[in-house]
Amino acid sequence: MPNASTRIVIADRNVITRVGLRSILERNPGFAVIAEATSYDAVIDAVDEHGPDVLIIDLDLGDDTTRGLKVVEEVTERYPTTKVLVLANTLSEMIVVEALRRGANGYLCKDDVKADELGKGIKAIQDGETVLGKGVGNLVAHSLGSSRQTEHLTDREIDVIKHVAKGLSTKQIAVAMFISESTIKFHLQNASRKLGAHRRAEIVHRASAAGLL
Amino acid sequence: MPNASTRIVIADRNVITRVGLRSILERNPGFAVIAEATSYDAVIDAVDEHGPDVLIIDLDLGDDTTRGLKVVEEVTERYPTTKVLVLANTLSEMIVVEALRRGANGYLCKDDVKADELGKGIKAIQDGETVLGKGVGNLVAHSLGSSRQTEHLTDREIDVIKHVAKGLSTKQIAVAMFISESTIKFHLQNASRKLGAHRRAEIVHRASAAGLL
DNA sequence: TAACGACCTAGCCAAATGGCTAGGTAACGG
DNA sequence: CCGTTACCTAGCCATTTGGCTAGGTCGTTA
Repeated sequence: MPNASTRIVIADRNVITRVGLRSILERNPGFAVIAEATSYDAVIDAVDEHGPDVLIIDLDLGDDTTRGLKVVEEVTERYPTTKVLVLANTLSEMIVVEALRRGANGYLCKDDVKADELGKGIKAIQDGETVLGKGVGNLVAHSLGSSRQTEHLTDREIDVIKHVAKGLSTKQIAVAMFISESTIKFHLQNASRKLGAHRRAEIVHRASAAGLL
Repeated sequence: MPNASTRIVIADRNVITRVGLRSILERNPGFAVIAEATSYDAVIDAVDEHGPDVLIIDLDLGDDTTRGLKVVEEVTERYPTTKVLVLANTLSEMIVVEALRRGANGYLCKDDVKADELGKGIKAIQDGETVLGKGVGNLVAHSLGSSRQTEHLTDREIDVIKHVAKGLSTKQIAVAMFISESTIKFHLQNASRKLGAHRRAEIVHRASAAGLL
């Protein structure tokens, strides 16, 4: 068969989304959904087993939020012929930039995407284009224009922010994490700078919007 | 026809979810999806026009987050025979309790629901049961057990919290909202009490988790 | 080896916040 | 008319925070 179907793997923890995606994609005979995955490990397994043309993935597949980015990186590194299309629930500058930096070929937002855009996007990606959904492009442009480049938070910083989000004071966090108050303040200062925030409340909001908590 | 199909209206801004839901439901010939809506107004119109047996609704259909609850209230008041099943993206004690208080017959979480649970849930709802998804039940129980009953935030309080989330100080918010600093602090004190929070960062986190921002 | 990043600690001070009491108005429903 | 709710304002004071400078270790990488 000279023009075989595009072989697609879907990774999303949500059944409804998986069924919906499959249903939309399979209206076009050029697309074949050959596997579904609902966890980070399953994604790797599925890609290893099927070596799909396209991986459509929701980065949020479990509790460990940053794991999704690592999976994108691993797939694009080990399988250069597999294109990765990120299908996100929410739009966060940091996540978008990180995903693209790690080799994602497209980034669409579930709530914004229209049915026909999915098929077009996949074809465009296979032609080597990078597909950015409505709003995503602006976000990236903004990120490039901004003097502050997107630095990603360290694990430790995220830990501290999680405690802050729970309403703990510096002192309480220090006790909970077995380190000094100074260190808590140090991590928060760094997180503030990286996120462009000036108050704890804003740090929490941005981290929350970025899906880091 | 003695045992006609259950007539269902789906309200969700996300195409993928709508297609997925329709696809899952229509595997069972007893269910017929007769309309889809993607905005609050469209939900009311669709219910007015079709008077469905069941309305499956995602409360988050637009920028005005609390509008979803009002829609539930309106539908259950005006059409007592129409059952309402809320299908949420996230799980928030306040939203769950408020939705049930306003007449919702069920509350499921998209990420947790399994394909077969949807059909079972709808049938149960039609039998007069109240269907609560995995985790939702515990949340409600917790809410009942808690001395603090779930009070909902006023519009003004949410306004203030949104400014806090942007990292503004009390003084800056006062200027932005044309009211005194005292009033800002007053609203935040009330919001703290209602949310059970003790720090601005926690207020923002809870409000954010509740989808209020 | 040197440089780097992530991590940890200390102290300072002005500013912001949390928690409190104690008032006020306007609108709405019983 | 009265109670309730949302909304607005004022002041007090202890605590927390933001923003800063100035150090340190450890492991990896160039």
